[in-house]
Amino acid sequence: MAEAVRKDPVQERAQITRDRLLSAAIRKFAALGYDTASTRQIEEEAGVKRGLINYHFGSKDALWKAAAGWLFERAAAELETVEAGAANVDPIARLRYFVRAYVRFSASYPEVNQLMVREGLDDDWRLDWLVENIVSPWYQRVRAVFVEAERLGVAPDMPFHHFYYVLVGAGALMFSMAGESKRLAGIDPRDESVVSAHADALAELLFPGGRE
Amino acid sequence: MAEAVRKDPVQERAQITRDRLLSAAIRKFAALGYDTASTRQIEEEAGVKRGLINYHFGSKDALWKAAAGWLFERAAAELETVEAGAANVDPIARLRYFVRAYVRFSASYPEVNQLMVREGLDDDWRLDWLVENIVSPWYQRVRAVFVEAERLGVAPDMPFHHFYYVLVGAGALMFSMAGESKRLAGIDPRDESVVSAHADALAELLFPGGRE
DNA sequence: GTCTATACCGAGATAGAC
DNA sequence: GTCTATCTCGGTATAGAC
Repeated sequence: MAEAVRKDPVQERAQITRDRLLSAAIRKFAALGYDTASTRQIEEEAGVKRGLINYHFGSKDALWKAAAGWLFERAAAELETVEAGAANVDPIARLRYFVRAYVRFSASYPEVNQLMVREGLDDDWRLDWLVENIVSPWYQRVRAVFVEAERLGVAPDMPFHHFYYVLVGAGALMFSMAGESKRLAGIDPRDESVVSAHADALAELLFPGGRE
Repeated sequence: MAEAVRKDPVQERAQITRDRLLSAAIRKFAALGYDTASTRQIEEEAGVKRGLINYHFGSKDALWKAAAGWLFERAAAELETVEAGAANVDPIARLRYFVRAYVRFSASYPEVNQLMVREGLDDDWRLDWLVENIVSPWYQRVRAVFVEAERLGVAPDMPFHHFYYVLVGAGALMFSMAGESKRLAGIDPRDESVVSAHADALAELLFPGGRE
């Protein structure tokens, strides 16, 4: 990295091309879905010439995997940082904090959210990739929280698998559906006040007592 | 309708063609999404010759609208029938019944569910159509239930808009994501026992007291 | 009125130019 | 090693056959 300046300017430009393509790919795949987002659109959004996706990544499939990996790497780091903020509070407050952190995270990384929902609907190689690399670890993380809640006697009265989909569905759907929410009620889920209200509401619903 | 038998057999066959196309269109649009589902695939699924979509419906867009209208007409009737089953129980039990009915409905009409989630993500003319024709009436229906819950003093402590997305997200997401659920935990949300457990869990979470 | 052959366009991939 | 002109395929729509 320190020798980037010493690099061949051609190689450097190639690196920029790759980065711009990854970033544009995430935006397009999340906003439009894999099939609807064309490589031509992505190249245009990235501001690079046609054909460069195939040169740098080999195929549209490979670009998707590279872009998804790149996105989730950053997102996972961010989520961990946020969660670390609850180190020194009491155990039950920490559960509520976890729920709020997840809701806030869903709101601030809409691409993560949209990608997960889109591919969760599908049932193909992209779902395989996501489940193996992203969803399974996350599922286990949520399970640990749920087990802790059971130990404390405050877990909602349902099997874990149902809790998982209640949390994810209730916590994230509104932000995936920002357009619908605005059309329905004029409420933009990207507003900070809406995010806060949703986070608090869900935390209180799942682990009551935080508002007393 | 009674004179269908007297009809020109050619016209009768055309009617069959249309019905088969509508049915196939719903399956494909729900399973694959609007863009991924090609008119060729839909015609093949319907078992009709190429070009008949454009003849009978004019365009792929028009087929989508016709198919969506056809689906939701049937679905709305079904949902009303189910809801009518709670006429003679006490008010709070009726709230729980409403939640369970919605969850069961989401599970038994996966096409409705998938279509709503897919198009909710998008932000185009199909979302416009759905919000205007389907989602808005449903939103108002849920609001009436919520207002009734407030009157009874048992509404969850959150503004209605948040309640709406909690209900819909928590109630429906697992069924939209059947493939993910199976890969994650080997649990098939289409199993009757899973549907029941989810319906009960969510009803109890939103309107507690039903299990005492 | 119903259906089918063809047209035309835009997709992703590749072979070849710099 | 990096980029671009070209190819082939599959998409929807239409003009024409029955």
